[in-house]
Amino acid sequence: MVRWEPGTAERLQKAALELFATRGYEQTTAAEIAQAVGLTERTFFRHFSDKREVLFQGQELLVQAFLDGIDAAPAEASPLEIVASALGSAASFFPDERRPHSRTRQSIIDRNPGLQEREQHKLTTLATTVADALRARGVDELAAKLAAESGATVFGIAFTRWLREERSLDDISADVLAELLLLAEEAAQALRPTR
Amino acid sequence: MVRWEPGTAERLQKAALELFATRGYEQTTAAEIAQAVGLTERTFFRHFSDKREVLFQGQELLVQAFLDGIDAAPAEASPLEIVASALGSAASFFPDERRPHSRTRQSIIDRNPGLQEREQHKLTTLATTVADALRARGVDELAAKLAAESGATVFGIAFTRWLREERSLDDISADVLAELLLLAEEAAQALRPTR
DNA sequence: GGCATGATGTCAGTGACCGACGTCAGTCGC
DNA sequence: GCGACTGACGTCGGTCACTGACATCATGCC
Repeated sequence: MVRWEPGTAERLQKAALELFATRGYEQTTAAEIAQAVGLTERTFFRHFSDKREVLFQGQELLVQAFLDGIDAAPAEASPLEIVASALGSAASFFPDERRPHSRTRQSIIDRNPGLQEREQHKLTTLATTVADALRARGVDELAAKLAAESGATVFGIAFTRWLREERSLDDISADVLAELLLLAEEAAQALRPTR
Repeated sequence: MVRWEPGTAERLQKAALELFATRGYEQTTAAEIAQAVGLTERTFFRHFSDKREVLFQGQELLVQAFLDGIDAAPAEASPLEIVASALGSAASFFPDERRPHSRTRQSIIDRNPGLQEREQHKLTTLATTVADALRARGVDELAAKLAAESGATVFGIAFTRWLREERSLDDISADVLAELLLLAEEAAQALRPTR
């Protein structure tokens, strides 16, 4: 017999999601979440630096998926090709079965500005990590930042669509990235001769 | 003789910046900022919805600059061309004289994760607004989002460089955008034939 | 002169978050 | 098999961001 049930953080996250979904984020107290699993508010904040973090902790795995995708890219790949590989790897992190869960989670975030801020911050952190990985492969700093941020943008837009449509995230990501390349080519043709 | 000095919000912002710069953001209380200009904490929160907002209020003008740049773009311009125009307009919002002020402000933000979150949120809001404006000009939704986010990315990177280098923001923005287009072309050549 | 107005002050409260300290079941060295 | 140690938790007290309700009072309009 163990003294404490394992997976405390996970149980807190599950309870939080349910409470947020029914009562609303702001109407739910950190102490209430803790009580729901038989713990104290203080313990809640030992597992999550923030009340918001209860909805975001665990994204290191997504970041790792991006990093794995980068590693999987061939050595001669251009920055955006590497990013494309990372996007593919990240897509496998969201199989279609996960859609319902992601939807309720997202609906909570969409209703609270503070949570949206955190979500965007995580995306930016992701972009920074990706940029670092690109630079480690020898990509120039500016190119690394641009490619990484573009990847984050594509991922963000694709993820939003994945929640609505029924297609796979991988397909959607590819389409969104292709559209970005199209836009850029179009602009390059118009902007370059002007110089 | 007026009962209250005008420009209350501005005075609060100035006092806040000084206190944050010397004492640090977290070590400065909203009540202290208010006291510094002879007001009450309650009044502070009547002018700013947030403690953080004291550093960000006023950015509607930057958004407006982007919007003006969009309006100034010719009707036949492609989405990213319109964005380029918006970037040019936004650049004039940051003349070189403003660099010192921007630098101290940014150093405060860079030292506090919460402020970084807010900054990124503002950038995203800007991108959303730009995307709406693009759509109002008839740009397809996906293209509008991508172009707007790319613009925000370019602006963010260019702004960071502008704080360090001594070149004009306009020049830097143009360079960063050009690099993005280069990256995209490079990737398009590699990715497209693969299909 | 009286009255509406708007910016402010006062007060009392809630909830997020933190530091310090105590508790206690399991683990490890001997 | 005992005592020191550790790690996850509880308790307590406090700070500070933020809010609603209500009072105040110069200004300007009628």
